[in-house]
Amino acid sequence: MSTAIFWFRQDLRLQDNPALYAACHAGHDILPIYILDEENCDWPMGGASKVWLHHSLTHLNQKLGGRLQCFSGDAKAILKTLCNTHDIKHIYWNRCYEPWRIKRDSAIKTLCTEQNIACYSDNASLLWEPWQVSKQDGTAYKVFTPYYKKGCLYAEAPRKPLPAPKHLNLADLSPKNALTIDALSLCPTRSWGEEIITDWKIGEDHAHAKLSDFMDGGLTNYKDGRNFPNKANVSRLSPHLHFGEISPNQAWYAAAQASAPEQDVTCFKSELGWREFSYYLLYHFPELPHKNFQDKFDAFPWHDDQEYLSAWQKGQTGYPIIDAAMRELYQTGYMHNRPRMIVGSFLVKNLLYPWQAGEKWFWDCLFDADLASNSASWQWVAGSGADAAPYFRIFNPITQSEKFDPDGQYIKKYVPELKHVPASLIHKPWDMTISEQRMYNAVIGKDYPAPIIDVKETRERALAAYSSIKQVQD
DNA sequence: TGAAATGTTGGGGCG
DNA sequence: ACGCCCCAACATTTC
Repeated sequence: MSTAIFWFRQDLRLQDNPALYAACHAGHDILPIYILDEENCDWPMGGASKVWLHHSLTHLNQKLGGRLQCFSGDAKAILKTLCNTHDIKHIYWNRCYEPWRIKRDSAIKTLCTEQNIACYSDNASLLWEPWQVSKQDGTAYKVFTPYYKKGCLYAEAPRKPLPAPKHLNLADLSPKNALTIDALSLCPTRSWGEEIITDWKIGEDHAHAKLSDFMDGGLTNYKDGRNFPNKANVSRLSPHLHFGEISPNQAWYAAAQASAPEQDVTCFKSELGWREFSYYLLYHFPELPHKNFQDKFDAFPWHDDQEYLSAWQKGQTGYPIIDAAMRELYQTGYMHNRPRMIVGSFLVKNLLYPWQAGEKWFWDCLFDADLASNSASWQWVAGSGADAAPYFRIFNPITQSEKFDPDGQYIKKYVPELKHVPASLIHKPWDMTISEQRMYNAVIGKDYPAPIIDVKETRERALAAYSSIKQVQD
């Protein structure tokens, strides 16, 4: 029986894993490996992502009977050594789409071809491959709706989920330089790493439990309820999807078969569509993570003065909805989508920071930090992206708070200083009289910060900044 | 997947 | 009864 390497990457699961399925089906004994490759990587994983990865690998390793072999370093060198030492002629993996990984993986394929090693790659992460969707003229879509409706929905239906391989025969090999998961040093000694995971159950089995709970509950009324950060109408699957503990195909078909109203199902599927669109944009515009998609934004007068950045990061801006959201992010490794848009607008438009500053902070703090989604979404918020929110669409954090957290429950959950403040006053606590502030144990400037900026003034400043670039040719 | 400014309409108070 | 004003409530436009 020949041995094949199965290289786990962003597909930390056994079910619906096409390359793993193919390897087993071909009759190979499998040597399952994971490589932490920070040598080829120009976007090293953030702190939260590493913590998640640690636990996800642990879960996967348990499912593999403790036989997962971990390595750290240059993937090309590690694979070469493994193949040479153990006389392995087959490597299987599922594709990744980050520019650095595409570059690295194609170099590995070239090397393998030279060495007479067969490489098999498949698609485990996307419903539609980015190169299979294009306009009539062959160029890439830049607008979501036609991309999704004409490009995706008219194309072949996504692959139906595969079962786990029937026979997973693990090779009886113990490579010399293999490391334990602990030795990858993914978990900081800081207590932060311990605390942020308390809300989460990590790994393939828990991802499925969450999907199934969502299908039975939150999907009904998803279309409207998903806007309310204190409602259970979002799936919170994003970190599981990012690490491939569950596939978009599994989510897609689960929704399609769910008994929820059609508009909710359609809306959920289109959110998976936005994820696809982000990957599509990153594939066709590999500079998306650092360069304005719209060139005219290169001349935008950002204020990169660091003055307010740390107040935003720590949730000390004096705007309760912003502070609740930023603290949710830091404390739980996650932020609901609605407040992501609100805090994004606040950073980029009210504070005039370049979107890259927000991208970087989210990258470090989010469990679901994903190069494609994070870059595409920050550019969307900033107005510089593909099919972006127009720059002049500036969120008012007070209005948004009143609309989407009317009873202030989300605010109170993460901003305990305001827990005694009644809902009618919680969205703009600085309007409380001194006696109200004392009565509710929330003295502004003492118990809770005064607003660091005025939204009306900064809105006008942002519009003026925008008008300075709108004449510039694209 | 906004918000604010501006425009329009229609009911009620009032002389 | 009528015109006038006020001003919600809604619609449209602008950024």
